[in-house]
Amino acid sequence: MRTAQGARARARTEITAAIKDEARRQLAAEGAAKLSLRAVARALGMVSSALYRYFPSRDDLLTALIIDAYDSVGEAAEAANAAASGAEPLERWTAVCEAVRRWALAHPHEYALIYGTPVPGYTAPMTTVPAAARVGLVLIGIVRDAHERDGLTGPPLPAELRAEAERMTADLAPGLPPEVGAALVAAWAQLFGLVGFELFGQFNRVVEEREPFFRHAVVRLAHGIGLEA
Amino acid sequence: MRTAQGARARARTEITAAIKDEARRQLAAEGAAKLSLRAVARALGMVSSALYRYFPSRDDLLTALIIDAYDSVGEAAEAANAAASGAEPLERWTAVCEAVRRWALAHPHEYALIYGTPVPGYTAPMTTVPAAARVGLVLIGIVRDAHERDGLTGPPLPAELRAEAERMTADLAPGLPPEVGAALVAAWAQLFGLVGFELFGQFNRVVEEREPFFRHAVVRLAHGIGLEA
DNA sequence: GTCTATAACGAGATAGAC
DNA sequence: GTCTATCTCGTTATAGAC
Repeated sequence: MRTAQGARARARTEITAAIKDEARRQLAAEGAAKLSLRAVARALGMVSSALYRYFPSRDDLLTALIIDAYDSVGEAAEAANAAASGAEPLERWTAVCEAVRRWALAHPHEYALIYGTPVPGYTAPMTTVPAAARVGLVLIGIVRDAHERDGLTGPPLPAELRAEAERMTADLAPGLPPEVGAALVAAWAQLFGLVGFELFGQFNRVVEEREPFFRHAVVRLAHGIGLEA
Repeated sequence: MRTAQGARARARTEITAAIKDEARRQLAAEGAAKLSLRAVARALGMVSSALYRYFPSRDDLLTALIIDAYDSVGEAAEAANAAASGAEPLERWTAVCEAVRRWALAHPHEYALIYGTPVPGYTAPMTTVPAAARVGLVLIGIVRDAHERDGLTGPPLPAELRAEAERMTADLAPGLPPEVGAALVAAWAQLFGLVGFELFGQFNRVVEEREPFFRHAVVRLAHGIGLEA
């Protein structure tokens, strides 16, 4: 029983992985909009109906790929943070940002899947939320550590944003001053602006030395939150 | 002669516009990857081969849509800048950033076309460059005005970025200090990070009051370049 | 000269019968 | 699970209308 079940489960895991691998290949070749269960099945020598044993619909396959991508970049961010765990917060911040950028350059189509144009007709279910939050949580952790050590202040908030900044910060990063929380969320979005512009070609013929440019930019992002060397 | 030519030219302009309008409709419905000449022709009661009088290929139609989108957002930015021409640089900066955001929210699919995931199999020709540059040029103009009046300094450059910052600034915004030029390019990318995150759903359940949040973030972007109230 | 329509190509996806 | 008939697509050649 045990071995039989184990073997069955193992086979299922392997086939699921093979399906996702092939789907990722098609993602790269044709884009997420054209991802088709049939094409994946054909490439694997299966029949389309057989795929439904593993993914009940095309959207479920897409969701699995999205969660995998978020987990992959989140894991890269967490690993970079762990590798720099002894260092100053600013150093950890830049290490995490650079890990995100490196992951994006190494997995451009998966980056596009999660941070690029939404797939027409698809809306991500709530099950993607925990994976999607991982990079943000790493950044929050770094800033929280810095705050507990040095006491960050952050730039003064305009009156119109005060309540929202307090709500956001209580939700996402309780304990941080609302000025810091709002600045952190903005920096998070801006980080992906830098990555996306490089990846999607907006920096072509504009920025040549992308790595030092990026490093300097994210250091300044950190400064904007109050992280100092 | 004159009227005959005028009528012909007018008809051509009108049909060209109708083709692009229908193509934009399909862009919104299905995404750029699935834009099809035949479907556009069908919707217009034409035959696919007739479209080739107006656009020599599907990619040329896409290019026209891309240029139109860049021109549209560029025009919005220029108009906002002109409307605030008497105001302080910081105020002009935020007016332009808010105009870009408003344009993006009003034209999400065209935004996705130019700033989102690249269309698989399509590479934008050089003819898109002038239109693509317009928003950036508006921002450069504002910063240049501020520099000529107040003399901006910008944050110190790390040695590894010095040469690249000088090259970039000489190319894009001659006359500005390289510190300011590099900060400006980064702010340009970060601006679209904020817009893209809002538009593509990354701010869902994170940022509720987007307008004040955005305003505060772009003011801080301007501060990072040296623009003060 | 300027345009539209017909027909066809090769390639690929798809639906349904078997 | 396989096979086939029928769709889609971009693109071109050709013929004829204005």
